Amino acid sequence: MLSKNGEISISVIKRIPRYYRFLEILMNEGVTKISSNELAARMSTTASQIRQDLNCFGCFGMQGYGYNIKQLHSEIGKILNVNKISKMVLIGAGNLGHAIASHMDFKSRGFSLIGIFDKDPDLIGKEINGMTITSMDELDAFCKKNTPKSAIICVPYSAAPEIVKILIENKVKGFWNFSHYNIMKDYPNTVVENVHLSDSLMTLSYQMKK
Amino acid sequence: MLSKNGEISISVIKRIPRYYRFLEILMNEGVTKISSNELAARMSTTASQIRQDLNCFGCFGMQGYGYNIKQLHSEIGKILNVNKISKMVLIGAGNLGHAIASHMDFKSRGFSLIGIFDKDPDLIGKEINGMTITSMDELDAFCKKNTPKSAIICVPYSAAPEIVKILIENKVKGFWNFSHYNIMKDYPNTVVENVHLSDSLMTLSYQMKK
DNA sequence: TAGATTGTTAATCGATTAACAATC
DNA sequence: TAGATTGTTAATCGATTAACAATC
Repeated sequence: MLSKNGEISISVIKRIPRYYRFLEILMNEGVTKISSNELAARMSTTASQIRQDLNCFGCFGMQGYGYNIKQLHSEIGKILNVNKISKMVLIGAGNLGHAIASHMDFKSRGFSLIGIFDKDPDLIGKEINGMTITSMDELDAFCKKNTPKSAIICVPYSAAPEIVKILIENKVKGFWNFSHYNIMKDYPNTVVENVHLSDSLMTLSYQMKK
Repeated sequence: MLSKNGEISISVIKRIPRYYRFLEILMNEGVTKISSNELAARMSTTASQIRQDLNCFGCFGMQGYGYNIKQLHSEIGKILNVNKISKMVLIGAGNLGHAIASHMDFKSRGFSLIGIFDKDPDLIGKEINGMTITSMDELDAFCKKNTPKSAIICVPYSAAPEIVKILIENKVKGFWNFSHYNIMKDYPNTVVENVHLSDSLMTLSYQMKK
């Protein structure tokens, strides 16, 4: 649903990648078409919501037929901008940073990891997936030379504000934030996608009470 | 806000751990009291929402004064059930599973990690934080003996359904699911907390288009 | 007491669901 | 053409925001 300023609501945006993911699975299974009803059943959602969500961006289906999976997948890919690869750096190569650098398929999600930084002398110089961990001291110079557009923040709360400041000064526009630092408060015009694993775990704890 | 069946809405529940987290930071800073207005500014939310959310669970503030941070933190801890430690197993000790096992403070979030499983012979027998990785073949027997109540699913999509089946048969009630397998579809009465990092990354990609 | 801030009700706003006409 | 299923409008539902009386 479109809000009054013409923007797509955040509720819709958060669901779009999920459609993309389920369409990938269907493609792998060799399925070629699907109705909103079938897809809804697969995804544990409603046909109404799927059609509403998709129609925020255009008409991708065919009456009486349903949706062509390959085509819909491609259209959603365009919406999510995964074709335009943008440069990204990872700050913090501890356990979590390491896992994200080696586990994530950045290219298929619209990003290219061009640098990994840490301040720990034991980590500097080591490699993750063929990429060498660089000293945090070189971050500023690296950004000036290579102009990354976004950054993954995998450092502790205490270290985050200073690093984000450097990145902002170097025109980094987006943050994938795993730290507890509330970037949005200090930089309200920046794009921030927060991942708070401990919040998620506590939500599970709450839901298991019954 | 309470829904008609008397349950707290999921929107509220997802925000509660965030309050807990910000209160921890305030405690560390040595702050002892805060008003809903000040807390809202810190958290980039509204005072109204904070008061509404908290009042789903009880009256934790004092008119004319605000909230005692230590006390509110403790009350929210009770709501989130972090005092009742419940047994948990981790399935999949690859990059992501490894990072979660070593990075997460389970105890302070209401869980105790009692076993780590993988099918990779290269990993079996190795240690993560003093805990030995066990063969997947022993999962069923381990569950029968140790009765974990929840599981972290860090295996690929293809491996997930079979593992979840074994866990469900062993009365595992909650899943912290990092895989792309839609557990809820097959087991609607189970508690599932999904973490889809690739969805999150694509949301960032979308938001950076402008 | 006066000032401040909560707890809670009422008003607004937005998101989801249902229904149906359009059309392949 | 008849059947199926979309795109889209209308109705419902729920969540957020605003306002204010209660009270510390």
